[in-house]
Amino acid sequence: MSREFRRAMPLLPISMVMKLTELSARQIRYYEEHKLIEPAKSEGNRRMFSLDDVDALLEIRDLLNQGINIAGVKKVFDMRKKSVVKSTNKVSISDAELRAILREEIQQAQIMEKVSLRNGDLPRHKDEI
Amino acid sequence: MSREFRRAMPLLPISMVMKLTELSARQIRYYEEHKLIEPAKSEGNRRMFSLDDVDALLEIRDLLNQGINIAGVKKVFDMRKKSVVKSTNKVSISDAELRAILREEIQQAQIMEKVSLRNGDLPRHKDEI
DNA sequence: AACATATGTTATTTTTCCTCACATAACATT
DNA sequence: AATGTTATGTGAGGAAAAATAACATATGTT
Repeated sequence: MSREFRRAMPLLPISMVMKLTELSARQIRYYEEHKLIEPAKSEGNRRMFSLDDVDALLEIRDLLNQGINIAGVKKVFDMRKKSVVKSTNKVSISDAELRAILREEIQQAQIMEKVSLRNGDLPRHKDEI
Repeated sequence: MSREFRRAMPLLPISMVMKLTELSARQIRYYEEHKLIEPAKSEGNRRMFSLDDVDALLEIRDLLNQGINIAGVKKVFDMRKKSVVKSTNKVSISDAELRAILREEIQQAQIMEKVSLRNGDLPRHKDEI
């Protein structure tokens, strides 16, 4: 399982995210409402957050603290998403790499089925976990 | 924050651990009762599991599936713990490393305070996260 | 002044998790 | 064969966490 995938896996309940980010539940839900994050939902409709979500929230917090508003944060995120796509598009990969990736995707699918959430979210940026 | 610490940080609710390990809540609590794992507890008395806990549970599952009983699993774990201690004892570290470790410990303490759980658990073995 | 933004607060309902107790299949022991 | 042990299932009852929704509000904007 790739590190990126692990970081994108929805695992944490909102209570943990609150502690890790020092944000209130209200804030976290508000940011979601404005599409800055898109946490997965459990069968029972509970939000489940990935480590990527936590990263995003920490960054949202910082940007807001810098006086940037929600719209600004969204812009920043959208720009990053685009640039990631652009930079990713260029790389060509070897056959072996491709096979490795496929193997991972398959495993991902299996785990995702087990974890069975209504929607995940895409990796945003990768630091250390 | 060190990888080991991150893996030892209690983050996941039992529902997620159930899905990741394919164990029932009953099984997970039973293994805890027998001291094979020691998940942290939230203020509200909910079990919170670390990635290390998940690793341990996966291994418990495998060992049990191999016909080994709980006592046997415990033995295996205890043996490993001892050998880890032994191998760790020998290494001597540089000043810089020591300072880096201390810095991390401090950050750990801060986060731990935020996460404020009644008890964590020690890293057991470290694979990839 | 009126409006918008970001967040707090509170009420209500639903979901998740806890403990405890009892049940039981598969093995082991007497 | 009867009894005990181990590992797990199941269900009741209760507590905690989280959801939605509505109203409140400080600060900044037009």
